[in-house]
Amino acid sequence: MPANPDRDLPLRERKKLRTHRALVDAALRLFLERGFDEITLDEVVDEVEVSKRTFFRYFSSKEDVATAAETELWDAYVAGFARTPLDGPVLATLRRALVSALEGMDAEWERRFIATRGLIARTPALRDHSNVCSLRTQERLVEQIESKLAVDSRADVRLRLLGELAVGAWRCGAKNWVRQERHSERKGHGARDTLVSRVVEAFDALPSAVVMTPEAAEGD
Amino acid sequence: MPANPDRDLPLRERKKLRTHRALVDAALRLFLERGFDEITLDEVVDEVEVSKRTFFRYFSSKEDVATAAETELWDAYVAGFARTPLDGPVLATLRRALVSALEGMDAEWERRFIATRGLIARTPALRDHSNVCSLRTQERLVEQIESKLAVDSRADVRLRLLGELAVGAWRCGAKNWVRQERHSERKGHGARDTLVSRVVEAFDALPSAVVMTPEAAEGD
DNA sequence: TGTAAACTGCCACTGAATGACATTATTGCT
DNA sequence: AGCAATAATGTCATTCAGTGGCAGTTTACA
Repeated sequence: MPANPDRDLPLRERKKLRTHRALVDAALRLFLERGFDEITLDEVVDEVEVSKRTFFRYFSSKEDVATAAETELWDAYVAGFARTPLDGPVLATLRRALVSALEGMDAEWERRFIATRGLIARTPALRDHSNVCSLRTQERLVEQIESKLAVDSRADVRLRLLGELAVGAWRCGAKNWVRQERHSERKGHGARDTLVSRVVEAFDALPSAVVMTPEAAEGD
Repeated sequence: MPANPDRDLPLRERKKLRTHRALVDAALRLFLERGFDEITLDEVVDEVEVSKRTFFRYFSSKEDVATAAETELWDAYVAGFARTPLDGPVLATLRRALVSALEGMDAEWERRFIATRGLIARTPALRDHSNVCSLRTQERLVEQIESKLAVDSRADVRLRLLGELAVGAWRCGAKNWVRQERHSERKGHGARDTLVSRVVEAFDALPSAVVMTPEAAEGD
């Protein structure tokens, strides 16, 4: 349990991080045990011994707490991309930053993330929420691209398309990864590597997808 | 008021279409007058003189009724694409089918659609819902591509990428169209043409976006 | 005409989500 | 160390989207 926040933080901040973490963990555990739709927020907050009002001070919705692991990844991605200068193909930079974010997350996150994606895959409301969050991330990336290039995405639609391409590649790669994991007994070690591979594969397939014809389709 | 459904339909079907239409129209009118979040479903159903229980037999959510015009477009797109044989670049077929769907919708739909997009643009919950619907449409397109090509999208990630590219282009083009319309006094005639142009522009920019470098960015 | 199926409405209820305001805990300064 | 200010939390009432169960009404068909 990595509840050892930065000792330099004031007590208030430390307590907030603890509560946030406790809510995320309790929620994920309960949702995994009995299903997202079968657990009420009252049950979650009872576990952590906080009020529901407090819950909503930390999370904007029930779906938010359930998909916290993904949010952490998006935050890392956007922060990493912000720190990366643009040189060479923009899409390659977007790809590199995403891979870097994925590889930089710790092992505890990985366990939570894998469990979260499984939960998302079998819960329609969470699938929708996950998609919404990915699109919001696109928007943040586009804003950064606009800023880095000093160009408005209305003037050049390619800037907005880059957001679609990057996060779209993630959606495709992650989707295929989940579907593959569902058929695999290897639920632990190596799953992240496989996810990275699938995402990279999707990025790399973009140029070909753009010009693909029916004859180019591989038989199954 | 195009409430003249097919005379060949049984009375039951005709009444259902009428109720569906009435709910869509009342909801959109009220939402536009006072804002999506300010109108309750009780107000909407009172206008149409049906029960809320009936409302939920027609629509799965409040957001659903608000974005009906978009749903109609997606349905037309998917149906049109289903009827279109794949030849030449797949993306070009996807593009053609979308343009064809857009141009095939009638003038009454166009008015509703423009109003709906304006409402979506200023309502966060509807923006999210609209995005979710577009992603669901992607899924339907991918399923059709899989079927047409007799290939599983897990075996070839490009199939899923094609869905992202097509509907992603829509999102980019439509987004820029809405932002442009917001600054334009021409709210009526010609708006659809402009939307088509922006969407086509986005499709056409995909090959360039994939390889774009910072030096290739246009100044504003 | 009568019956079955489809459709609608009533009603109670649930649970996510919110606003107002009181209470408690922490911080920073003297 | 004490205190005032600030931040965080909890209580409580409420709203409203959404659902299930079941009775009543309408339509279709033999």
